[in-house]
Amino acid sequence: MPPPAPGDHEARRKDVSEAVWQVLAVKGFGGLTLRAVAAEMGVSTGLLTHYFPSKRALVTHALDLLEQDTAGRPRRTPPADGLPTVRAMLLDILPLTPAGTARNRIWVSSWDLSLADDVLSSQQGDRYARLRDSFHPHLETARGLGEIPADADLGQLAAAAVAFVHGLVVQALFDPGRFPEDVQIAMVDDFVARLVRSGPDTAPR
Amino acid sequence: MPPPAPGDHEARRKDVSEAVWQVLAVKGFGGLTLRAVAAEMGVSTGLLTHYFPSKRALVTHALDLLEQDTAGRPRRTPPADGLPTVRAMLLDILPLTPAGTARNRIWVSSWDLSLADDVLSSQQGDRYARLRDSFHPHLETARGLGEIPADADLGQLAAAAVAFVHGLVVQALFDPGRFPEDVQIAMVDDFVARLVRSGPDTAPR
DNA sequence: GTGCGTGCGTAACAATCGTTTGGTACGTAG
DNA sequence: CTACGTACCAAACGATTGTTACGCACGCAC
Repeated sequence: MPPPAPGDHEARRKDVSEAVWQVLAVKGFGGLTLRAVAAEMGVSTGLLTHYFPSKRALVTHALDLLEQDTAGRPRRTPPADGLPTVRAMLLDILPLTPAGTARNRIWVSSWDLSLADDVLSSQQGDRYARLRDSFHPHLETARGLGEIPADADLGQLAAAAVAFVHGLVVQALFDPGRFPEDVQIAMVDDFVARLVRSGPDTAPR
Repeated sequence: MPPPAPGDHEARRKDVSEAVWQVLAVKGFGGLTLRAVAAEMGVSTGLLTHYFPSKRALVTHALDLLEQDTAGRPRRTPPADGLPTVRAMLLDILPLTPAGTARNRIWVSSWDLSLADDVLSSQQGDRYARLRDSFHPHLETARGLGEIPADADLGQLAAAAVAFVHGLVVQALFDPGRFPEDVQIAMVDDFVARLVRSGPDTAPR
């Protein structure tokens, strides 16, 4: 049933997607063309159309693989449960390595396309929901350990943590000189430290 | 020296830029074409080229006017100096109105273009620097009032505040249902409340 | 051997892009 | 009146886009 030499059909699709990443990281979505991807691979556009029925399918698959790649990226081992794990998860998101920078650039660039497309927009919303949810159990552990107040809204805290890191990511991408590794880490440490004390009850006004 | 009927030359340029905003807010930069802008205004593309030498000039001017519009937008009156003013400034950034949502959508969308263009990238970096600096005097006042610790790093605090709001903006744009007005305000209040106590000295590990 | 399907390059397709050109209408200057 | 600059449209330009069609090489089936 499997044809003569399908061999590494899916492997080639991944190769193509990696070329798409390369183009996106440098030129953004505005400069993403089939010919640019083909040139990046040193092949013809015919190869691309052989593995993907349309440009949209090519982009979708590249973003799907990027999400998969993001999920499977090497991560630092959390030194302890609770807030230290939250800290490690936040640091793993930041653009502290070339690979991390490229990943974040592509994600930020994709927001233009996602905001204009209803399907991609809801997919991005779901991605954010999953990202927030991934913090939830560790915040719960932190609450159990007494690291954060018992009456803390963990869902809101997760959203705040995600907001803080991604806002930091954007600033760091646009001004790498002002946000070197140690500054980014110090800001995360400061943010995590502020989770320790005070809850929503002490809001001003 | 002023030609016969220059009349409202600059006013027309603003009209064109507003049409650009409208297209950007709906279709993003990927859907921004001269014909789409002309159709939005109900005119021909010849009008656009009459007022702008190139598409890039058109986009640049629209973004410049957007920055000007952002700076001059109606803002809530801060109830008191120090942290309440910081809180008010953060709330004024959030997408809590249709106009605010459109503004933020365009800014987020523009990041794709900005990341791929060195000139636009540094301009965006400067914009962020000015935004951070605008928080600085009020944080200083807050420090003088004893609302935040005397040893706090105000520059880092401003960067953290900007990171938090813009990360919240992005999440709210992609999932407006999960981030209604009261949730966004509650998150800002919670963030500001955490500025009150504890400094970088209490960072874990 | 003959078939047939996969893998991929070459070349062309129609569509759409930003830009340029030619022209008309209207006002003011002289 | 003529002359001229502004404002604008309609149409077309060449370049580039995503997509399609055609062709050749290779490998297995029979």
